[in-house]
Amino acid sequence: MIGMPELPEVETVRSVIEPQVRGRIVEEVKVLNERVVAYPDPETFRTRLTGRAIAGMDRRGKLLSFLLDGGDRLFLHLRMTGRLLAAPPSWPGEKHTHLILRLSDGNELRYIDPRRFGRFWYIARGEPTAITGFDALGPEPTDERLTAEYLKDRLAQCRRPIKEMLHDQTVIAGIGNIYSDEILFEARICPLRPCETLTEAEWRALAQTIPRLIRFEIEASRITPEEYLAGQGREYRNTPYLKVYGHAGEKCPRCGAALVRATVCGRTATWCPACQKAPD
DNA sequence: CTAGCTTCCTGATAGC
DNA sequence: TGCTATCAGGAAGCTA
Repeated sequence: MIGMPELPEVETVRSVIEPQVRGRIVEEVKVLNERVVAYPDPETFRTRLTGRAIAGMDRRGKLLSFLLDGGDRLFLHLRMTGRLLAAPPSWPGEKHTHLILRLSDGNELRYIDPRRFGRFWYIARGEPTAITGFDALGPEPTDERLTAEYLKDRLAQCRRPIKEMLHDQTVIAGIGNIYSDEILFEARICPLRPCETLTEAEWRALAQTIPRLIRFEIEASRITPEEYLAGQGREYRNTPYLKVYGHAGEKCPRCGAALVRATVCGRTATWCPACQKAPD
């Protein structure tokens, strides 16, 4: 199944939703499923959020944040199947709608999430960010600090497979299983390779590929709010450009060999055995 | 510190 | 056709 939101998709959601919430006041907070509120307790969450004005939206890795008046912030992680939709109240309701914000323009901001892995956090100004790992998040893929030297410093002593380390949000923020496959394909590195075996040239290839690929995906998945709403907030993902993820058994777009699939540290990896040579 | 496993959760799909 | 089993995965939490 394709559709997990990673950084480029979260950025699409941010850019589409932001103009639909900026300047609006949260007039009512309906918590339909308390499980999606991670912090603080649901009642405090509801009380604090009610009446706040939304000044804008931001993103850090895969985390969305709503900037509120007074410097408070509402964070949201979509995890696997979370969806945001800004729509009039007459818009058809959906199963698995867990949270609704009634906005001052008459529209609703709805949070829909079949698997309920996604979470909200309300962090008041000056309050420590009660999101596990937030302070330890690594640089954005497009951050100029993400250099070959940085990657080498962080990973060159590590025996674990490079694919797994690309998912480590303290190394780089925002990469998941889809784009780690795509990045490794572009950089011609087998996902099974222990980090300690990567060459100088391969670290450079990674440092070059990561920002280029993520930038491309962000740009390629630009979409209008109308298109987003027409697809129920679902049809915005950039699957036409994926070269290996979801294409196991098909031909490598570079050399024609059959793409292979295997489980690497509990995740499905897809790669080209000819272009991305396995370790001995 | 790392490695490896489990948990959460439902929809899509494969197999019979 | 209809049932059941398996798989999908981000991140936390646990054990050794």
